[in-house]
Amino acid sequence: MAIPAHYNAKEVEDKWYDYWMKNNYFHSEVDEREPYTIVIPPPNVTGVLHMGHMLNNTIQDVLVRRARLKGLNACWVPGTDHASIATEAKVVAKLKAEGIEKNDLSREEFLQHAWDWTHKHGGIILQQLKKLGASCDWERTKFTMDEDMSSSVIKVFVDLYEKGLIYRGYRMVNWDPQAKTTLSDEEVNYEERNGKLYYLKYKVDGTNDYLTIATTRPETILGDTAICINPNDERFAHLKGKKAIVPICNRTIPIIEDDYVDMEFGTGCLKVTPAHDENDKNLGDKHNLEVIDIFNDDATLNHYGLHYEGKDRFVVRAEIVEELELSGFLDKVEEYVNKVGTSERTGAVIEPKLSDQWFLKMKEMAQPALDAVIGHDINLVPEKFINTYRHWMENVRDWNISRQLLWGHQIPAYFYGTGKNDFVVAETAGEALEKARKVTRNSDLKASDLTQDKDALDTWFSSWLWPMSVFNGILEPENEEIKYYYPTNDLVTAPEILFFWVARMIMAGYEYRGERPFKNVYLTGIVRDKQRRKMSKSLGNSPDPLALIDQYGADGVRVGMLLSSPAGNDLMFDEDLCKQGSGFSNKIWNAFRLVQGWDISEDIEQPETAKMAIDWYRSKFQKTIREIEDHYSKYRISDALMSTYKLIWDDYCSWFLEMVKPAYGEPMDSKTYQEIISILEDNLKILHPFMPFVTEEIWQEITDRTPEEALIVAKWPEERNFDETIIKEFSHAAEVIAGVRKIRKDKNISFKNEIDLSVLNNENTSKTFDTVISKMGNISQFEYVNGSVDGALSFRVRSNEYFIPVAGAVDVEAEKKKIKEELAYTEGFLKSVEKKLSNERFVNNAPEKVVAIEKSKKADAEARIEALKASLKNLN
RNA sequence: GGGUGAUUAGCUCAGUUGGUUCAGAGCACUACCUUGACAGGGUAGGGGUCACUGGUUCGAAUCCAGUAUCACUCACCA
Repeated sequence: MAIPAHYNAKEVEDKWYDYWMKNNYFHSEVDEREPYTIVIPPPNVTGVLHMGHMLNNTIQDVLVRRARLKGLNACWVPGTDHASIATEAKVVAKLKAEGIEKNDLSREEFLQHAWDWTHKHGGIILQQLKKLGASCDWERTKFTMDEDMSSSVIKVFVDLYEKGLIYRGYRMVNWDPQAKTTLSDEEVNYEERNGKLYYLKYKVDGTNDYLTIATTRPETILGDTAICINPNDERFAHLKGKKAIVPICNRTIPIIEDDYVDMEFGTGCLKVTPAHDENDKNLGDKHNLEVIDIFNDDATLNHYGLHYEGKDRFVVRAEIVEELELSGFLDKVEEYVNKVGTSERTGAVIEPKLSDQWFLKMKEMAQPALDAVIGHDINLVPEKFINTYRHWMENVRDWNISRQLLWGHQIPAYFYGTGKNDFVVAETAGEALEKARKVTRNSDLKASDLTQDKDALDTWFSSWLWPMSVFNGILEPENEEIKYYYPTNDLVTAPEILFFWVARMIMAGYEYRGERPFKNVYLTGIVRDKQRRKMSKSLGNSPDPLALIDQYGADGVRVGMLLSSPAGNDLMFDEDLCKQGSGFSNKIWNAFRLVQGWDISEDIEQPETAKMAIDWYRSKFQKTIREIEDHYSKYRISDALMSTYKLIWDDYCSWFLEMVKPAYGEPMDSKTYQEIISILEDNLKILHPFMPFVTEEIWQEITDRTPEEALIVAKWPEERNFDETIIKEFSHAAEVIAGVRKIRKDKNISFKNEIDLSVLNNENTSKTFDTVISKMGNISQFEYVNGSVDGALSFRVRSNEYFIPVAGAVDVEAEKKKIKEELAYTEGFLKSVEKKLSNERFVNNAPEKVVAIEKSKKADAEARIEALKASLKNLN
């Protein structure tokens, strides 16, 4: 059977994914083995796969597959997030395109549309992950709005409310006028924007004086309810106790004093608008000021806006400046750069707004979550994020958990009256009714008298329970699964959601299980393009992941992503790396092709070279898997891959296979062949986490396997003792071979022509690999000599001198020059070593070990100089 | 503005508690080779004052201080 010279990933990958699925290898059940659990960071249910997901899920799959091979009960739980704002925005936009306004629909009608949308687009991303090879336990797929997941959320809300940790408050919140909902502080991004600082004049009541204030938001003057000066500001002493008149609306407002005002900034006078600025709100509370909210929910002006009513805030800003200028109230305008809060989801400029919202107290819950990370019960990888985490947790503010959205978990608060506090909190409407009857002492209260709070909960209020709720750990805290799988092992996610999600999962974990939700958090970097720009849809610089998989194969793309992604560092994605990845697949494929093509004979003895090669490779393999193990333990996945890559490409393909390769057309002895297959199988095992498809393909091509014998569930190679000496001896031999190759190249001697080699064995080097040297150097005669060989080219490995007789081709002068250069270098080296050793302070202060090393360096250098001098003399 | 981290080859990055002539890897580059696994191959090379300036030390890419640039993160100066 002819095997194609080019590995064709496309034909192979779906086949094996189907095979794995069919045999249920991804599924995990509670058993007596040690569990290894990862919960996926649930992507938005209607999202599509982007490069960030590719990186993130490749890493998770590597960890999960490796755990599975190591005999752990690996369980990777997939799922999706309802992503309230994002999904609702999409549904609203879609309805709008069809001419339907959200406000014209009832709650139920809108939710029906949202569910339709979810069912239509939901889960596409999970299908895409399958192309990548993700070995998720698909039977466990969860959605944050599944019935049981929702019940968990509601149960936790009620519990926290009863514990007094959730409260309702009238607070300044971040209002997104586009999505018409509040946002948590974490969902606001601050951007620097070029704006203007307007200097406005207010008439001082009862005088002809004016005072001047500076503001970036002139439209908010209509909501002004005071002017504030610093009591220590002598410039304004004459204003104390006076009143000012707001331009345009001609309202009279008090002039108050507070040392909050910075005398240096602007004019030293501050306009106070309690409804539209958090600091102003604080001032207002302190000084009992009136609160005038001038905006509608969509940030157009309301009736307080007078003739601007109904116009957008930014339109009004331009127009009001014009009016102020015309009427002489505008003093001057300066260019000004300020930070503007924008919505993480919609990009709209945030409007600070006072409203009734639900909050979760954070301080108490933050403490154990902080301790866990500081005390390394939970490891952040890389550790540099600990500082950021600590800073955030120490300054944590209460979490605004209500959203003015329909898509999400409706807040289980039921109002029985019109008062702000006329509500009860309960898991069901029935329980709410009972509670309400009790509270009101009105047993006639009917279900229809209760109105449930219209708002939904922040999306993160469900995802923070994810590691518990996917195992039903909230509703049934004592069930077998949660006890077995929790705490999970590793969490792989982006640093961007360290606070949104990771920190809150830790808090919830300690609150509800008294235990960390995971042991390690691997924080991936952001995937950027070559110019370091973040990949984004709008820039159009993000490659389509599925197209990449199509072109390079999933294995190729996985390797491409991992080749350059140290934890926590951004990944500069370069498609060439995928090319390197698919090149690697092809290399592995061809190495198999070579092995597979040999004829096997029972009648020949195992050659010495093959035996040595096998001994050496087994040791080298053992040494390398220790290195790989070490890299994994530090979550240095790209280093683990690189060690594997070099082992396979350099040691296995370039050295080992070349050493055991029989002469062209000759058969191979069966003993060697058996060993080569066993070595190949070990290689496939350590490659499998990175490149699951090509490895399974080869594994199954080697011989027929039962489903139980599939590579995905094979046993990771055991660590055995290995021989360090043979590795050293081989590396010496490899240097000799390199020397021979260099001379062949310099003198244009084809590899096909046999040559002779002699050695002056000053080092007393072991002869173990002599047959290998002969084979790899195509040496006809390899002899040991006692003195220099005349008329031969030479090279040195350590103190040994090697000679290759070349008829008439020796350029004595060139040889001499080469030796002299080497001599000069070695003498320089010796000098530096001697200098060190003659320095008393070095000898006295440096550790003995270091001094001993220096001494042996000295001896080596001296021996080498002797050898070089001898050669030189010989040439003269 | 505060905090944190970074700066090593053309690119992406290693460099473990200061100690081999320690300055590395992969890719890219150059020259040559290649009809017998693989041109997605092989062999051999070139390439860096370890951001800068001082200091500590017998010895500094590594420790300390300052400077510059960058990144991330937090923050209510209108």
